[in-house]
Amino acid sequence: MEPEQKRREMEQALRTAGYRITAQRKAILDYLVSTLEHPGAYRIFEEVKKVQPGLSLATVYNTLQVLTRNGLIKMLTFRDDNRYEANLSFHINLICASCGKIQDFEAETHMSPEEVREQIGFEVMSYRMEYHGLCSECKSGADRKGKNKKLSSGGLSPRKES
Amino acid sequence: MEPEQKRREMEQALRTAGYRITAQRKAILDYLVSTLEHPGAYRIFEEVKKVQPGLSLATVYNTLQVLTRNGLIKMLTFRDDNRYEANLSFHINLICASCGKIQDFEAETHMSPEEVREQIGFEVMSYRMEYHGLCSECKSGADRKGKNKKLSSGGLSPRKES
DNA sequence: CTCGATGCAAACGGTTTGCATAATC
DNA sequence: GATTATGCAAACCGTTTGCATCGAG
Repeated sequence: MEPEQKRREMEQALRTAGYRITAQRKAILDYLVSTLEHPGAYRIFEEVKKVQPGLSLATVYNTLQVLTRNGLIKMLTFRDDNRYEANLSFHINLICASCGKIQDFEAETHMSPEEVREQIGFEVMSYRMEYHGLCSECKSGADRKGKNKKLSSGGLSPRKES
Repeated sequence: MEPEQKRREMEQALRTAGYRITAQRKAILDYLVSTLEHPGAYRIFEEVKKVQPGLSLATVYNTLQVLTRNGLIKMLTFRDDNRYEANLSFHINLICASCGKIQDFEAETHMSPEEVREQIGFEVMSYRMEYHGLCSECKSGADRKGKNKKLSSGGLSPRKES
């Protein structure tokens, strides 16, 4: 789906849910649907500020909360900061413990939400699927240096954006 | 594996890595390998304090950090507090958005770490697999009341332990 | 015109840190 | 005996909140 269209759908969903469409929210949506970056709140703040100079961090948090609570985006919690993604199609996030980059990876899985419900009565409404490790760039970098750098936090959170 | 044996293996791993085995750490390990609860730091503090009255929260955090960084336990980050689990075998966590309970669910998946590496060069070292939704108890409870309670955070974090 | 959203700054709370003391190896 | 771990309290920092003002509907 084109970003443009997706943003309009999200706006419509917000309107329908009784929220107002402000310039700030438009701009935040614009950025979220156009990036593959899985940005954190502060990164979103920085980027959207380029378009909406008056923007405050509180507004970013407010909007992210609204979007998350209404299922329009997904929040990925980490030790250092949380990341957000607008890609709601089923995929696995590949999270590099070295550079913090997150890439999406479409994949099948045997245990679909339907199967889980049928087998044990757990009603799946959302999911989180991640592999933590080294992206191909960081892997070859580590190989070249011949280092065995210890991964922070057992690879459970991406490195803090600097 | 029996908890007793598992605890000793973890102790050995710590010793080998150059860490000292204190009464506090022993007690924390004891608790972690014996529970299915996926407790948060504070819960661990409360529980282990029953056995080690002098225990401080800082020690709990210190130990959890050591264990996590050495891959002996897994940290699951959430908005409100983080949870820890000693079960490192491949499984999916079923997280109830209503009561916050987390249960393990062994499941197959098509995309094994090996396949990920082969297909796109991402070197998997760890993973996180979750389904968020309603456990069977909460589901039937909601049905009985006929309510349509809105899920906080889009079901992305378990409810805070109260 | 009304009520929700924004921006600012202060408050919050889980986690980390500094340091003197205690305990492991 | 040397060095790491503990406990206490203060610091940290991402996120939330209170409130006066602004602006969408």
